[in-house]
Amino acid sequence: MGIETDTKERLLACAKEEFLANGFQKASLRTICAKADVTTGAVYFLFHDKEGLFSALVEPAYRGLMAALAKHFAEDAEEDFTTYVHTPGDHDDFAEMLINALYADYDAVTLLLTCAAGSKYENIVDQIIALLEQNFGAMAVRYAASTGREVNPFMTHWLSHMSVMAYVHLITHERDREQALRDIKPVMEHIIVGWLQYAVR
Amino acid sequence: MGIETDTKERLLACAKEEFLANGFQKASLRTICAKADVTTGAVYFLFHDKEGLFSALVEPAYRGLMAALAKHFAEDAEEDFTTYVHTPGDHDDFAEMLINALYADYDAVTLLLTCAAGSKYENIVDQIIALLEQNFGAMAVRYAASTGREVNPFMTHWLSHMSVMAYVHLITHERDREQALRDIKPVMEHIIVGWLQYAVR
Amino acid sequence: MGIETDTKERLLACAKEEFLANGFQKASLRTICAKADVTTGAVYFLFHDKEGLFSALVEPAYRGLMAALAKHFAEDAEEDFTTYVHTPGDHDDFAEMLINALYADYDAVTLLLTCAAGSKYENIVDQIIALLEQNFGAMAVRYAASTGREVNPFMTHWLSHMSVMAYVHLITHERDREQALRDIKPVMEHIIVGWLQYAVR
Amino acid sequence: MGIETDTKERLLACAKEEFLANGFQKASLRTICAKADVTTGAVYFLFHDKEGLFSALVEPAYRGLMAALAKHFAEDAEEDFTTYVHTPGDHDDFAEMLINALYADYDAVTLLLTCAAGSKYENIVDQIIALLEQNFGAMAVRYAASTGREVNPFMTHWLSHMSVMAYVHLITHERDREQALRDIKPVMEHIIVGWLQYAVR
DNA sequence: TATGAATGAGATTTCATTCAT
DNA sequence: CATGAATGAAATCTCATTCAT
Repeated sequence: MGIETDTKERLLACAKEEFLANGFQKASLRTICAKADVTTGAVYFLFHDKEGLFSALVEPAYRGLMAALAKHFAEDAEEDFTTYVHTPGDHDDFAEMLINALYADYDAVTLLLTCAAGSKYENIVDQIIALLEQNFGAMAVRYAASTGREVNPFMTHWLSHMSVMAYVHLITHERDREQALRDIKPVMEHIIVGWLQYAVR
Repeated sequence: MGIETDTKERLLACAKEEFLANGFQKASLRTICAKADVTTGAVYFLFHDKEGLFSALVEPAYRGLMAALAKHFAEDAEEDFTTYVHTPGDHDDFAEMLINALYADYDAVTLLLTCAAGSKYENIVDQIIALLEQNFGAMAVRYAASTGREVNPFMTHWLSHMSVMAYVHLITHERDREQALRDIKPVMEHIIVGWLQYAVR
Repeated sequence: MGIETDTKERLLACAKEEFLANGFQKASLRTICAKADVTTGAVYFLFHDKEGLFSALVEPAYRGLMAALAKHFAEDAEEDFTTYVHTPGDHDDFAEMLINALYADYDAVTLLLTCAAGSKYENIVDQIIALLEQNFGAMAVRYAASTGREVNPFMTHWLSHMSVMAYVHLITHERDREQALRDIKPVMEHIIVGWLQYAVR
Repeated sequence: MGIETDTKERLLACAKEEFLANGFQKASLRTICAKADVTTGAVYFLFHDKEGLFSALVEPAYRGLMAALAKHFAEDAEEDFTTYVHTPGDHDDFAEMLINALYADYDAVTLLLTCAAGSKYENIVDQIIALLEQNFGAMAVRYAASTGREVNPFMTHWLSHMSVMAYVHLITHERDREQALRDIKPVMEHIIVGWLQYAVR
């Protein structure tokens, strides 16, 4: 650490600013480097390329988020739906876990979820939606089977989409973690009602 | 009709393809013109500039959509909420009106709602959300007042957002108008329940 | 005369405006034609090309000016310098003749003298300077011979230059013909003194 | 110095040639770069843009010239005109100072005074004329007052114009500094006579 | 560790001009 | 008499990337 660390961190700070302002694609490397008082070559030495610079900012958040989701779904898979009865607040722990994962590094998650177009992360929201659809969809199938009804695939997709967008919307509109936690609860409640009411028919 | 018309239509067809594939910003005029077997100068003669070319594809859809929304809200403003009781399907006409506006020119609406970044239409989704929030928000205030409760502003924004995204999602995922109409109904039902249940507290 | 004349005259009027504002080179044919509500093709039909359009505006003024100068110098050639004594005002007729030629069509002369860069008239000022230098130079030689002195070629060139620039300056700074006539007299007086005093040494 | 320096200097040399031949506006970056065997990008790295390239050629000359003028007028401001009597050669030092400033970098001054149209320097001649008019005009007012006469504003402007054009003409027509110095003296003499004789009436 | 120099491909846009009709 | 359509060449500039040092 020392002079070199400075360069790297200055570069990361300026890159964060620029990517947040303009998105990955439109952001200009020269602008970032000019702000950081560094030549563009430095980016290629330190981060290999533009995408590497972006990755350095978002990869940890990406892994953290994916790990949190994977862990959650691993636990959820064991749940027995034949006897499930929804009570308000029974998903608060899921919400809290996600809020924690999202707000652990607010800027990084914002970059990841809203500024990644043009980078290799550009499909991350869709990926997460697909992940939810897969897991919640499986639950819905079991739930439907247990109640003698059938799944509505469009609603399954839509509710997965909504679940993810709820958090994207939160990150975009509420900077405070505690307030975010309060805001998300009725949204989750609403979505769960949707699953019970409309995902099966 | 004839040779000249061909050029304009070939250009529009190739532009549509390119804009759908890459979005307004990333789309290349060169590529469009090469595909249409025309020089870039032709675009400037026929459409003034890149944005004019995009406009030629989406402006009618834009106007149609805005007009439909304006008309709807003008009618809605007269509704009396003190006595409102929701019954399933009582918003089907709103849904149908919107689906009609959206599916009247499927490609144009897709361009408008999902490929406009970088053009003057880039904020259209946010604009529509704001329009809904303004109108539904006012209704929520009246509804809240009539039931002695207060509005939850985050939910107001979120439900407006969701209402719009429901249609964006539909356009993105369901090409068939009739199926779209069937798909959207439970979604709207769910969102209305959200308004009644969670927008006030 | 009728519809067609209109087109031509509208075109000439708009061209004059545009050439005066931006000069021949920078002026844009499309802008001119757009203002005249005419297609660019019309220019090529009516005036052959951009330069033809400019010529239509300035050629008469060009001929008038050149003719006036030629006539003057033809008369001057016969003057006897061995006995010449300058008296104030003895060149007023020359000045008046030139002012008349210049202010006969103010706009056209302005175009010709200050907006012709890039056109075939772009050297007109230098040409006139050369013409003066040739004629006044010859006079200076005779005058020098009659007084036993020799010509200063730099001053000969410079005074020719100044003589021409006096009128260019006038056209650029004084719109009113009568005022121009009053303004130019001391200038001419001064320049003649220059010829007598400094063109020979 | 070495390979890298070459590029910059080659670029400057070719740019000078091209700007002298065609003027700033009409000069083509492509052509300059092609002659210098360099890509256009190099210009943007080394000089930021076309104007930066031009500036690199003329800015020092511009500063030198302006500084010389400013210095001269600062000194002149203290002169007492009530007792001024003109003697031949009493402005030789002013002429010499200007010639020195102009011929210090002949090409750069030529570019600045005759090829700057379209660049940020395009009004430099008019600026200098205005500067002279301001300073000489003030002197003329004082001189007129001391002799009970009044100023002729057209002549004030014209003589300022002539003073500047004398040097522009010199730069354009006489490459040799020493010869220029000899040439300018009678011109200055003549102009001073003009000030004394015609600027007041 | 990082710079400084430069590339090469590409972007959008503007221009005077042509020509069949 | 003039249009409408289109060309082709050129303009300035931006970009991510490379690489010797």
